[in-house]
Amino acid sequence: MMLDSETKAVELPEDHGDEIRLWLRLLTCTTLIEGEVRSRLRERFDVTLPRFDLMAQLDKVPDGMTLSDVSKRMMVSNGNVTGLVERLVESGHLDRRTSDADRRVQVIRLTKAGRVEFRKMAAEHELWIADIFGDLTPKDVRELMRLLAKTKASAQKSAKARTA
Amino acid sequence: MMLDSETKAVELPEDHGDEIRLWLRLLTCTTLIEGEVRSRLRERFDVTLPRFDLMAQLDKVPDGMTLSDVSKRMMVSNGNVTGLVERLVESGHLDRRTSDADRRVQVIRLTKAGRVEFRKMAAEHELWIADIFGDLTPKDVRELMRLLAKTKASAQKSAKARTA
DNA sequence: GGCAATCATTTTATACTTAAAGTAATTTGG
DNA sequence: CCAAATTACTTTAAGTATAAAATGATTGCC
Repeated sequence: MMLDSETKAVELPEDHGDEIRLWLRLLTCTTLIEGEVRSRLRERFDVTLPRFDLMAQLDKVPDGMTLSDVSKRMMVSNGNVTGLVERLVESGHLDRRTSDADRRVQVIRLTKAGRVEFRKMAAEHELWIADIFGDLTPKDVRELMRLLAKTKASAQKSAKARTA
Repeated sequence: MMLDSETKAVELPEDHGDEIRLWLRLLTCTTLIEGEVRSRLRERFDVTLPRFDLMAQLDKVPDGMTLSDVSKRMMVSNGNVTGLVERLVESGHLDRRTSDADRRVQVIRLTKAGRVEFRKMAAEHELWIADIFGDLTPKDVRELMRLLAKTKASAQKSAKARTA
């Protein structure tokens, strides 16, 4: 007959409490660490996290990237990047020029001064992160990396299914 | 002589690449999921994530909480809560009254309508989260919970050490 | 060649967020 | 009891963030 198992799916909602708790814990961890990094950046270098993040993207490449690239990598909106870049050009950290090949495109790079300053911040930042994760064993770190990779893939799949 | 091991700590910086990569992955996962939840909340209920989160805090208690309580639980600033509550009272989701015992204190609660609406949103939200984490096995979930608890403790210890 | 579609970026409107300073109420130590 | 410290909240200024519409440039296709 299969009546029970057939009706179960529609009539008895499953309990997803574990997943909800997992999500909240993930969010708590990130918020906690992000807040800590934000405080230290402000305290030590008087810089905001978004600016640091943007400079970090640019430090990875020697010849600069387009605003769209930055936007995708940082997973933020285009308009957001426009404003951030504006202020960083203003303060002399970034250099921006229109592409020769395509005049819609703006290529931004770290200025020499910007790169020097970023490197200084990044070196300390690395120590902070090491300290924040200091109680995890190398095995913990590996295991977390693996599980978060799986989580990321699962979330991307779910997002893709919705958009499709 | 111990010269090598003595100088090592100061002269040779350790490599913390693994921790940095772990942090970036953690951040990516959270941003991805947060963005997905944000999109769905807007699409489906035309509500923002902060509003949903605030209502979620209030749904847990029958008799309301103070703004400070909410601020602590949500890990956001006081001023932030002030503005959020203002808009939610405006829209009829929240009820706010000054405490009899202490006139500095504002107690906020979900209105009946607010609670009904929140419960509806929460029910769908639970399904979204379940779907987003859908590819994780129960064992994965348990293991992640354990490792994130350890991460949280480590981060809190580090933050406390800085502030102290 | 020219027009439609696409693409990169900017603009706009609104909302969220923080840090820091300010206001008002309560508690505490003398 | 009263001044000082603390507490709860609000306000302010600056910055961050999104979605959606607008602008300007390029590409594809007939």
